[in-house]
Formats: sequence, C-alpha cells, structure tokens
Amino acid sequence: MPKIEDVAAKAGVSVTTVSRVLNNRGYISQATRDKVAQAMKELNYQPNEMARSLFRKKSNMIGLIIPTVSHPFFSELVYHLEYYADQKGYKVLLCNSNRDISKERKYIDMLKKNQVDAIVMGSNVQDVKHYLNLNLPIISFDRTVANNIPIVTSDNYTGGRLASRLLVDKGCRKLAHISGGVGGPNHAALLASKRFQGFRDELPDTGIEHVSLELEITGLGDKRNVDELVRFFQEHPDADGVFATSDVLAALVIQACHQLKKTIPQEMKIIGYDDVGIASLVWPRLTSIRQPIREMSECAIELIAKLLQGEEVSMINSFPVTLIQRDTT
Amino acid sequence: MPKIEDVAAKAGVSVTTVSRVLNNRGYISQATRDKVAQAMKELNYQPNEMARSLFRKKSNMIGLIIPTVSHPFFSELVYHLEYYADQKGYKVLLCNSNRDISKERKYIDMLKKNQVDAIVMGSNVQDVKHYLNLNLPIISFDRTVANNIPIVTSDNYTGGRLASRLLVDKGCRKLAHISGGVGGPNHAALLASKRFQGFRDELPDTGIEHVSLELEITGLGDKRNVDELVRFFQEHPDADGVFATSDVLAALVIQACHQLKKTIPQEMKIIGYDDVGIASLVWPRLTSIRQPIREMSECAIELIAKLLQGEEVSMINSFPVTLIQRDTT
DNA sequence: AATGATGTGTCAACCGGTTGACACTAAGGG
DNA sequence: CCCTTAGTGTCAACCGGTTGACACATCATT
Repeated sequence: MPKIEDVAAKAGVSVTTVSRVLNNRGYISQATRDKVAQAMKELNYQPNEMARSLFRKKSNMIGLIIPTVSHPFFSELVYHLEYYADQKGYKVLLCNSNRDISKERKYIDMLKKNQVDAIVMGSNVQDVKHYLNLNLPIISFDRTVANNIPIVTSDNYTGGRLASRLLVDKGCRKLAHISGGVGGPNHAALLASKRFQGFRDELPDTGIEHVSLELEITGLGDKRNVDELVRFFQEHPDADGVFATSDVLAALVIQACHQLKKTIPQEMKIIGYDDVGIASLVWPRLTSIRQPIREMSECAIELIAKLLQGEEVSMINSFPVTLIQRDTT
Repeated sequence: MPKIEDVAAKAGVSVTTVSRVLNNRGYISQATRDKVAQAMKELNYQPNEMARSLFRKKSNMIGLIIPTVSHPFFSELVYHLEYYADQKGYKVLLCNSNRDISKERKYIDMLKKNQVDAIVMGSNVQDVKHYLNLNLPIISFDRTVANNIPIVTSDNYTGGRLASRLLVDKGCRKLAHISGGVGGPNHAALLASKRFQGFRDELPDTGIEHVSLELEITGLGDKRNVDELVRFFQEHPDADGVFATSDVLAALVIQACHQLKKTIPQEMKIIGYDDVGIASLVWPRLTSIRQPIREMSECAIELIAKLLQGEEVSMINSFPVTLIQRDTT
C-alpha cells in the first residue's frame, strides 16, 4: 500500500503539496496537480480513509440495525438505504439484531466504537436510556423511540383503515387480523400496532366483528406457521376477510386458504401490507397496502445528512400509504 | 467522547497502563485492573476502533459486494454472512452493485480506501485485472474470477441434472429452461451456467427436447416479466416441464401458468432453484434445488479468517445441492 | 545480600494523513 | 520599486491509541 509519502517522492514534491492537491486547498499550479495525479495513478494510490477519518472525526459511515435482512421488507429497505447513502458518500455497516435486545445493544456499542457518524434503527428500541447519551444522530425507522429521536414512518393508521374499509366494501362479514413478525413479536413501540388501531376504528358502525391472531413466525418456510393459521380458520369458519400486517403473513394466509379449499377472493378476501416483491409473486396476486419504502429510505438518509450538518429536522416524517388492488380482494 | 487519557486521569494511572489493561499485556495487578475498569465504566469509555485499526493495520471489516440485497437469494446470503462475520468479530460493509461494472469498480476502490481486510464478491467479476493487484484477500461467491481467488459455490452442474432428471422421471415430454437475473443478464463467468449444462446433459438419451428463454428481469413486481413468459409458453404450447434457474423466476412461471390456465403439476411441472423463503410461500409450494446458503456463508467467512491468518485455503469450495420436492412437480 | 519476577511510570516513535504557521521565490501590477 | 498574489517547501502538532525501551520500585526467594 503506497502512502502519501511515496506519492510525494515520485512526483518530486512535498507531502504537504500532495495533501493540498488531495484536499483542494491553498494555491497549486496545474502543472503540479498533473504531476501528482500522474504519480498517484502510477502507484495506484488511494488515500487511507481511516487516517483521514481519524483526523476529521468523521467516518462517513452509518450503521444500520434491523431485525433481519432476510425479511423482504427489510431487504428492500436496506437496498434503498444503501443506494441513497452511497449517493451522499456514506458507507453502510449492516447489523442483523434478530430483535434480540442484548445483541442490539452490542451492535450499538460496536457502531459507536467504530465511529459511525449516525445510526438508523429499524429494529426494536426498548431501553431508551441506552440511546440517549449516545452523542451521535440516531434515526428510527417505523418505531417510536423517544421524542428527541427523529422517526421515519408511514401512515400506519390510515393503512389499517384502508384495509378494513376495502374488506367491508367488498362485503366481508367477519374479519381476521393476523399479525406477527420474524424473530419475535411486535411490541407496542412498533408503530405497526397503529395498523390494528386503524383497522378496528373502521368497523364499529358496520356491525362487523373481528378476530385476531398473533403469529410467532418461526422462519419463512416453516410449515407450522401455515398449520397454525389453518387451525385458526377452522375455529373461525365464518371469517371471510383477512388483514395481514405483512405480505409474508398474507402469503401464509393464502396457503392456509388453499389447504382449506377456500376460494380467493370469493370465499375469502385477503389484504397484505408493505407491497414488497412477494405481493406480486404469489397467486392470486396480493392486494396490499403499499409503504413507499424507496421514498422513506431517501428521507432517512437526507435526515442524517442534515443532522450531520447541524441542521434542524422534523421529528416525525410520515409518508402516505396507498392501496394496491390486485386479485385477493 | 472520552479518550484513553481521560480514563488514565480518572483512574489515577498512566495512559500506558490503561492501554496495557485494554490489551492484556505486561504485568498488571488486579487492583489496577479494577480501578481502570471502574473509570471506563464511569466515563462510558469505548476505545476508538479507528485509531486502533490504523495502528494495527487491520480494520476487522469485510466488504460485501452483491448485485442487490433485494433479491431473496442475496438477502439470505447477506443475512448469514453477517451472522458468521459477527461471530468472528468482523463487521460488514454492504454494497449493491446492480451488476454495474463501473459501480462495482468504484465499490472495490472504496472498500480498499476504507481498509477493509477482505472482500466477498457475490456480483459479476468481469475485468479480472482490477482485482488481482489488490493486495487483500478476495473470495468469490458462486462466480469464477481467476484461479488464484478462492471461490465458494455449490454443485450447479448436479443441480441442473437433478432438475432435469426429476422432470423426466415425472413424465415430461418437452422441457423449458428459464434463466435470467435481476439487474442484468447472467454471463458465462457465472457458475449458474453450469446448471444449464447439467440440465442438458441429462436429456440426450431420453429423446426429450428442450427450449430456453433468457428473461431480462425488470423488477420483481413488473407484470411484463409474466407477459413475456406467457408469450413464450404460447409459442411452445407442448412444453410440460420447466426448470427455472431461481425460485423468483419459478414464481413468475407459476403466474404465467395460472394465466394460461395450465394446471400445476398436472399439465405443467415446475422446478426452481435456490430454495429460498419464497419457494414455500407460493402456491403450489415450489419444488426446488436447495443451495445450502447458510453453510456456504459460514465457509466464506472461515476462508476469510484463514486467509487473514496467512493460512492456505482450498481454491474451490463446492457444496452439495439437494432436491426439495414440494407440490409443483 | 543478591536475584528475579512483578507492577507501574516516562518517553518517544509510530499508524497515515491533515493543517496551520511561516519562509521563500517568482511574477505581475501600479 | 514596492506590494500583492501565486506556488511550494519545512516543520511541528494533531487525531486516538499502541508499543518497545528503559527506569525504578516492591516483594519474595535462595
């Protein structure tokens, strides 16, 4: 690995001059600039970003903590976050917490030790204290944390209402609400619980009843998930509409319906949430509530960029959701 | 951010002593050890890993370049890679290249500048030269690069044969081979082309003919992909067996079949590849060739750990694939 | 009493790059 | 001819932590 000294020697200038070229400061003639550039090229020189970061006290790295990238919602989220981070010159350190609080804490410490400039939390955030005296920007994705931590979310409440309303409008008489997440249950801090709220608030004056099941997802391909759904629907044979809080859950519901020989959407209408890729890869294609993941990711990165420049940002950044009608309703 | 100096002051010892405690070298009494630990706790001190890395010339970071995490194969891969990396104390810098060669190059440079200890390439690797004079370990995932770069792969050839054989055994008379990837076509360097080879090698003595389609996947949810498949099957109405080189493609084939009112598996048998989560989330549940992604990821990280300790490693690390029979065959 | 292991401190160099202070030269303008 | 601006160099300090050399204790052994 060549160092700045080697470049200086090869170009026949001083280290300071090379640094000046590198950082574009002070007076430098075009001739010197060229000589230095030439030397760099010949040596295939790349400045050591660690050394620069150390001096600047800025690493241009952001840490990303999520439950697991293997869930399609997070994999799409991570994709877009990385894209926009890269656009702004940030690198992404990825951490899968599996919603394990102790692992989450370890990751936070690790990220801090490694001098990330900011952290995006897409995982649970339970013990708030741990995050407050971290003197670096944190932004939270779809989770409430504390009122001094900016949050990016989408309109979960309206999402829930839209889902209910659609099922009601399509003539459903008894609804089922299926929730659950990979790697542990969803807690109240998770804003997704507002979906349930919205879902229920749409029902009172319709006289439509609803039942609810919280699934403890064990792994995407695990047949036990479907089995539990089948049992649930056997207990509630009159349920004719399902709101699943993620498309993955909705896909499992579809499987349960097939197993129970219920036709979709005739005997059972299903609506999912997120509108990730899988929604249009299952059959029938899934009606879903779309979260604008790309836009939310872009917003998250912009928030970070602003925070790092000391600008004020709004604490709550909520995006509208849209109903995507396909073939399950 | 407290520094080692502050800890020394608070504990009433010298910086050297703190460093000795931190790194467990030389003689230190238990009393001092405790005093220092206490001071660290009180100050909430975390050693600056950048500074340490700079001195040690080892960052414990590994770079990961893949086409896109949003594809389920890669999202599962990344999940496991990060898991095992973390186990061994490595952090993961994630890069989505979208199979764009210039972006790939930029990422490689970026990772080098940022002093990653090693790179895992799960993306295309086309201009070999660029990677050879990188004086850091690279390992390649399921792609051939150069004979001095270790590679982790699975037995694609056998995978192809297993798929063919199953379709033949199940009585198919005309097979279709569907390939294609997200973000650009698959090239010869991609070992997945061996799947096609294996697929074909199983056919000659059976007298079964086959046709092939390379799809240019535009995005998971894009309906045009299905339309193209529908057209293809209309051109080949007698095709009754499909080998898709990924489960995502197989899911699209299922959609095309539904659209064409072909029953699965009676009129059309389908087998996918990878056996990622989606394989058991579609209906009918997909028969697939399973790649042991977890084991492959573990191997990749172990290879890196060995390379970083200067140990010799085997250049080709191929894992067996297994046929997972479900309901599409 | 000499020896050696243990425990801690001081000091300086180093990792690779950045920056400010300052000196010096050459060229151009008024 | 003086002044300013451009262009480059030298030097040292700094980012935060690590390490080796060396000095100087203390304490237990022999």
